[in-house]
Amino acid sequence: MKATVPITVAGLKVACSQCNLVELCLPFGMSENEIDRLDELVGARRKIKRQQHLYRAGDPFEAIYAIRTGSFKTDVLLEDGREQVTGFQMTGEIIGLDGISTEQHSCNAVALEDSEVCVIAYSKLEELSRVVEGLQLQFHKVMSREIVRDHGVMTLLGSMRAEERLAAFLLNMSQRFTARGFSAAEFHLRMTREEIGSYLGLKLETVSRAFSRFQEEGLIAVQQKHIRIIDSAGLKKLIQHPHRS
Amino acid sequence: MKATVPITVAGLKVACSQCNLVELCLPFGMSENEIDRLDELVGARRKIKRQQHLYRAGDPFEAIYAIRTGSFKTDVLLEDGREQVTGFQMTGEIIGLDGISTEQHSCNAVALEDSEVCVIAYSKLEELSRVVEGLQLQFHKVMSREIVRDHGVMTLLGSMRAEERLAAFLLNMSQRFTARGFSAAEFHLRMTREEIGSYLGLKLETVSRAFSRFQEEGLIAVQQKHIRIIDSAGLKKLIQHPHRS
DNA sequence: TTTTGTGGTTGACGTGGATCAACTTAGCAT
DNA sequence: ATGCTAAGTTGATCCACGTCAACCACAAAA
Repeated sequence: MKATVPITVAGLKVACSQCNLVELCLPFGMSENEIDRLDELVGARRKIKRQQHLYRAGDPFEAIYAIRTGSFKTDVLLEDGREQVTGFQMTGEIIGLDGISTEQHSCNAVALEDSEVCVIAYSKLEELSRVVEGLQLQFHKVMSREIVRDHGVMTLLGSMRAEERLAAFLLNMSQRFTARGFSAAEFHLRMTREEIGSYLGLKLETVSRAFSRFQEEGLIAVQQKHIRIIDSAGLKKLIQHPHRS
Repeated sequence: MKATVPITVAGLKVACSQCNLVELCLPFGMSENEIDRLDELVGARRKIKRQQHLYRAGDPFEAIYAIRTGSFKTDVLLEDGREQVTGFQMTGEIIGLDGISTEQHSCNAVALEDSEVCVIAYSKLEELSRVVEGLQLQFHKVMSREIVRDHGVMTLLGSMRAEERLAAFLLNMSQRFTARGFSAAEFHLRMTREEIGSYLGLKLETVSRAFSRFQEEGLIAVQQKHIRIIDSAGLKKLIQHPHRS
């Protein structure tokens, strides 16, 4: 423990206009003018340690969250104990939208690593988006994007085979890392094989085998959670051509 | 062709306040006062014949639609021709939300029977929901509900076996028919086995066999598209207990 | 250093659902 | 009625993925 005065959350000026995630996050597409007005929207930041919940299914819904650092998974669990991961979220992405409909969260959000989120009180968001047109539009787009993303996952789960699913997953991760200024070809997965499997509707063994197979075929190099994509065109081809043994 | 003056869409007073679907549709939860103000929102109605498209993937996004009569399916098709049904929509449900994110529709909406929709121009919706608070909230809830529904489908596709999926599907249909004042136990499906299969991530043969099996077990009575649910508790049990052969 | 635990890999085997194919039924036009 | 077509059923076979089980790798604790 140091004896210096800690930097408190309250002491920090939290401002979207200062944040380097603007072009990924809620303010994307808004004018500078409009973004300045957002600064009253983000009340506080909240730190979540690895494996801790940001919220749980059943929690009353009060806010949505913009991820500032780190990453999360969301999952729902069925009565019988089966768990299904419904998504992985990275910096700049908005999490918690599921809670609006019933005013209770319908899934769990768990940090995959030590993370920090901006807390956006829903009541304030409603209020402000009545006045700031750009905010209204962007918020609607964020929700709509989530719907489109979910349809993509449904397609994946409903009509792709194991290796296609994993290839799609890897390309998606790569693309999202790129958007964040990281390498498209080399990255570190924050989730376990089991979590990937749950997301893709597969067992961890199947995920592991598919990774190994991709490696044998020279498409990627895997070492535990570290992935290097060698032949992204090859991965893309896998998705388009339904299975060529 | 009759020689009488046709009843034009323009001639009909289109009003949410008059509509018997209020408690299922966008106005749900809004005050009478607020609902009256919606009447300017619904510009026109549009009739769609069975098998015709309400919109197609790629169409510019201009409006969302509230289903007045009939029903629809939405689907996306992959490059290689595979098709995935992402949802079935009934009266009172809102369709077209996927278009907001990119200002282009990302899926196709096809009428399963002769149907009619209320056209809600998105620009007007934005405008009005800035002034009518209840509308803003309801619209957000509709979008959020769609996200939660999609998570449900992901769970179904990711972690349920064929018979569980079909049982869940039947119970969901039953529940939605009930909400519309129809029998919970007896209804007519508007979609083919292939469409059900596509939605559930199964082949039509598997759907057909599962129907037959449910019938043998005395859970339902099937005759083509006509379904009678005999033992809905039995169906529920099927979902909760992961497979007991 | 050894120990312990969690996550990952790999192999052998079984099975649920896909595939292929034949047949039936219902609806519709003639 | 009769023929035609799209939708549905059912059977036989196959295979992708799940299951079960052994083993390995790495990280944190002792």
